[in-house]
Amino acid sequence: MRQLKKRAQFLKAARGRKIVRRGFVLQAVAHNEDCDMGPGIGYTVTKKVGNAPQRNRVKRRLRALSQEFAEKFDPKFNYVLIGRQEALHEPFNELKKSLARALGKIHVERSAASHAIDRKSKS
RNA sequence: UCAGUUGGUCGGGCAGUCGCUCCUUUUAGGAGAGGAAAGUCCGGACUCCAUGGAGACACGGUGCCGGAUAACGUCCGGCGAGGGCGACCUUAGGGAAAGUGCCACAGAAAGCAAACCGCCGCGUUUAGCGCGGUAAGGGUGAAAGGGUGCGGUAAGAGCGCACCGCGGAGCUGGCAACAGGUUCGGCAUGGUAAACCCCACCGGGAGCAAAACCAAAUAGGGAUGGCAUAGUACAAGCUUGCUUGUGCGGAUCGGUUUCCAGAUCAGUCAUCCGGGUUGGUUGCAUAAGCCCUCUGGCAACAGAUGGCUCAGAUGAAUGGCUGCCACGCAGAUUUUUCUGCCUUACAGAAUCCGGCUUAUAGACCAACUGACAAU
Repeated sequence: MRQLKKRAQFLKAARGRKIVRRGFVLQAVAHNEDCDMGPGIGYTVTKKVGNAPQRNRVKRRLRALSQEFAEKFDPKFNYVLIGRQEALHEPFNELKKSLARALGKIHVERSAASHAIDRKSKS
């Protein structure tokens, strides 16, 4: 898995599909980069969540969460996980269930999204 | 036992499993957030800016004395003043007879004193008025020109005396701030310097996104305008009027300026157009380092022997989950036990140190003080 590091990559992912869950927001968008490195994942935790230790904790829980679902991510896509305040105290099993459902849903809608991008590029 | 003062320490532990960053001797092993990592308020190290030394001016900071320190507005030990029964605490604490300003309201008067009421004397002759003396009393105020007492006086007053305060001189103790006697003066010097100011001391600016190097890419720019466009002597070379070198001279370089030393320069500045502003390495952790013991010092701290190596990320590692224990909180139960929650409060390194300030659930240790009880 790659980690997203450029601001442009985050801005691009924000224009893709979006699914809001209790602990986090999942964004996904197709990319034209090298697929050998696996899917790209970035994490965003804003100052709204809390002070520095709380933000660190949310980011670490999200990172551990995506580690559990490493094979469920599509190498042709870039993902961004946005942490919310509930991710601080939500039981980890609940977060796992939420991400499993969100991944299943976003993979269904993904095809439609990629069609939209195709249509855009054609026109 | 209760109440309190001061100083200090810690601020979850163990195990399993899956991961992250760095290092090494790479089937593996080791290390991996704090007392404040925070606020960015002071002081430094280091780097760059052509600056360095001396003087003057300006600006800013500090401000009892002595010491510690690389330095400090920090720390330690004293002194003075204030508070507390006490342990102890607080303290922006130089100069008000160098000068200027200010002291609202109230009050007669707020600083070369001053007479509203009152008191006393004299004159006039009668609910009083006029002239003079008087700061003891009343009243106002944050503050009324030393305080208390006795004498003195027409009434009063440092007018005189004693004590206290104040000031001068000198003595003793102390490195000093200062303290304690002695003697003289006879009250002169209201407060305010986090008002100007005076005095003493200190201070160049920007900051690791500093700065250096490597690689890639692009460029080695163009146009317009302003200001300069400089000279001179000597030497060498030849192309014989140019080039190079040296000296004198010129310009620029600190907050301003003078002097001395030094550096840079053949163009420079402004505007517009065009291009670029990416990645990596170093800086970057062996240091004003930490620990034990000893020595000197009341202490801050200094010195010595020995031992240790202790985060190094850069969309930024240092974690997720599970089990047990300890503590705390809540509920049920109400001697006990069970369940749940936080796995704890404040809070996350970003070049590195010394401080300050602010936040902090709770636990522990030591010394000391007061009260009560017992001996």
